[in-house]
Amino acid sequence: MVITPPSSAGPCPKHCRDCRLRSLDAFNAVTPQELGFIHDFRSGVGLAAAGTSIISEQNPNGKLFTLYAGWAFRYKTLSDGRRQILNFLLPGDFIGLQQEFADGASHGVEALTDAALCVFPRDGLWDLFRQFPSLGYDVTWLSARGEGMVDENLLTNGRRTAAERVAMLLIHLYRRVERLGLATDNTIEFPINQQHIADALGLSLVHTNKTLRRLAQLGLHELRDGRLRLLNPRALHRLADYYDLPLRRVPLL
Amino acid sequence: MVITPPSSAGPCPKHCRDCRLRSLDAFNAVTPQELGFIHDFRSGVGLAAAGTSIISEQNPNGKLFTLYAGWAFRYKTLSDGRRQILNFLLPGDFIGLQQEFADGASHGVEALTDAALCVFPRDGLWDLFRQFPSLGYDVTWLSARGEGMVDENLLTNGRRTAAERVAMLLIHLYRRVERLGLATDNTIEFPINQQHIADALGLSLVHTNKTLRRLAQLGLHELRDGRLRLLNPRALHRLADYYDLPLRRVPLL
DNA sequence: CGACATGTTGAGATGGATCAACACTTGTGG
DNA sequence: CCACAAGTGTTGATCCATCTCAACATGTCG
Repeated sequence: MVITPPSSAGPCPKHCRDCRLRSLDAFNAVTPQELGFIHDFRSGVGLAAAGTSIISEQNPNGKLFTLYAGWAFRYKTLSDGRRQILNFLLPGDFIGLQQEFADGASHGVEALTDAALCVFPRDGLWDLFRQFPSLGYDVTWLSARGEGMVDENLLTNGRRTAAERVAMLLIHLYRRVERLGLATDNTIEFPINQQHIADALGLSLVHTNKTLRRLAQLGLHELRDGRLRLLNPRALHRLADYYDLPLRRVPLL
Repeated sequence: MVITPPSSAGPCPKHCRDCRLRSLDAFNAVTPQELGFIHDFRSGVGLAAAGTSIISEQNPNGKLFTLYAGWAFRYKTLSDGRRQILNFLLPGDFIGLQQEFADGASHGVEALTDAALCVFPRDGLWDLFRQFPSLGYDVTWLSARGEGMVDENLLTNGRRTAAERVAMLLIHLYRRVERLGLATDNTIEFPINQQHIADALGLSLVHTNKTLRRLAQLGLHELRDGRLRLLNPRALHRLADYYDLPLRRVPLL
C-alpha cells in the first residue's frame, strides 16, 4: 500500500474537519476537541489498489486504519490455502484493532476496490485513551460491533443452508451500504465476485454460483455489472431469517 | 441467576484484592488504584447454576460480568431453533460487552457448570473509561481478543472438515484451560457434552459423535467422565492446522 | 491473437445429515 | 424398593446438500 503524508493529494481530505463521512447521518457527532485530536492522531492517508493487501496475514504492520472510501475484507487462511473471509469492510470501518491485541494468529485485510484509508499509529492508541476517554469508549464500541458482525457470520456459516447464507449476505451487505446513503432504486455497487461470496459463506465456488442463480431465477435479486439489486427484499429477509434492527449511529475515528 | 450483594457468601471473594484469579500468571497485574476502582465498580457477585441463562438472548439484561469460576458459552439461535455456539467462556473472561454496543441481534450466554460471576453495572463503564483510561484500554483489549476468538471459530466452521473441527476444538479448549493452570497430566475438566460440541462446530450431533469416536480410536484423545485427556497432541495439532502462539498475559476486570 | 479472470452448467462422488434403534446413567415418585 | 422418564452416548442404514471435476462461454487486456 502506498502511504502518503496527509498533505499530499488523495481521496481523504487534508483535514479531518472536511471528512465526507462525518456529515452522514450514520455516524456520531464529535466535539471540536475530539475532532482536533483525531486529526492530530492521524499519521497519514493511504491508497490501496483493488486486490492489494492492506494488512498482511503473515506480517501485520501494526498500523490502524479507518476505511474512508471503497470496500475491503478481513480473512484468514489455513496452511493449505483454504480461505475464510471473516467480514467485509465498508467506509467508516475501523481496521487493525485485533492485530494489536489478539493472541490468536492474525488475519489479513485486502482491498476489494481501490480504497482510501486514514492511517493511525498503533502507539498513539494509548494516548487516545488517556487524553480522550470518550474516543477510547468509541474504539471499544467499534470493536464490540465488529465482534457482533463476526458472530452473525459464524451463525450463518454454522447453521444456515446455502440458500439462506446467500440471502443473508445479500441483505446484510445491502443494508450496510444503504445506511451509508449509497443505495439508489434498490440497487448498490457490489464489487465482490462469486469467489469472495463463496469464501465468506464457507461454500464452494460452484455451489455458490448455482445458489446465486437459483435465487436470481426466483426473482429475489439481480446481480449484474458489479451492482446488486434487491427485487424481493421481503422474500430474502424471510429466507435468511433476518430482522431489521433500529439503526444506530456508530462512532467514526 | 441469583445475584447477591458482594457482602454475602459465595465463591467470589468479598474484596477483589483477594481474587484468586489475579495471582495467576495468565493475567496482567494492576495497580492498587486500579484494583480499588474495580472493586468499587463491582456491583455484586452472582451464581449461575449449570444450564441456566446468564444473559437471555431475547432480553439482554445490560449487565457486565467477569466469569470467576466455571464454564459458560455464548450462542445465537435462528427462529426455528437451530443454535450456534459462538465461543466458550472460561474464568477471567469478560461477558456482556457486545450487548452494550452491537447493533446486530444479540446473543445469549448460558452457564455450562455452576458458575460464579462478578457483576458490573453497564452504566459504570463510561466512568471506568474516564477515571481509569488504562482499564478502558484493557476492556478494548478484551473485546478485540474476543473477536479474534470468534474469527478463529469462523474459520473452523467455514473451512475445516469435521475431523479438523473436532481436533481444533479439543486443542483450543485444552490450551485455554491449561493457561489457567488447570491442566494436570494432559488432562482437563471438560464439562461439555456432544450436543455443545456439535453446536459449536456447525455439525449434527450424530456426526459429531462419530468423528469424536474416530479420533479417540486413532488414539488422539480420551473423553470420559467429563474429563478430556490429550493422548497425541502433536497429531491433533497437525490435523487441526493449529499453531501454538506465545502466551500473553491478558487483562482481568 | 492468446492469456487470464470470471461466470455457467452438467455429471458424478461424498461428507455429513437424518432417521431409527438401543444402551447406560441418574433422578424421581410411587 | 421398583418403575419410569429424561438426558446422554452409540451405532447402522439411508438420503441429500454440497463438493469436485470437467468443460465451455464471455470479456478484458496486453
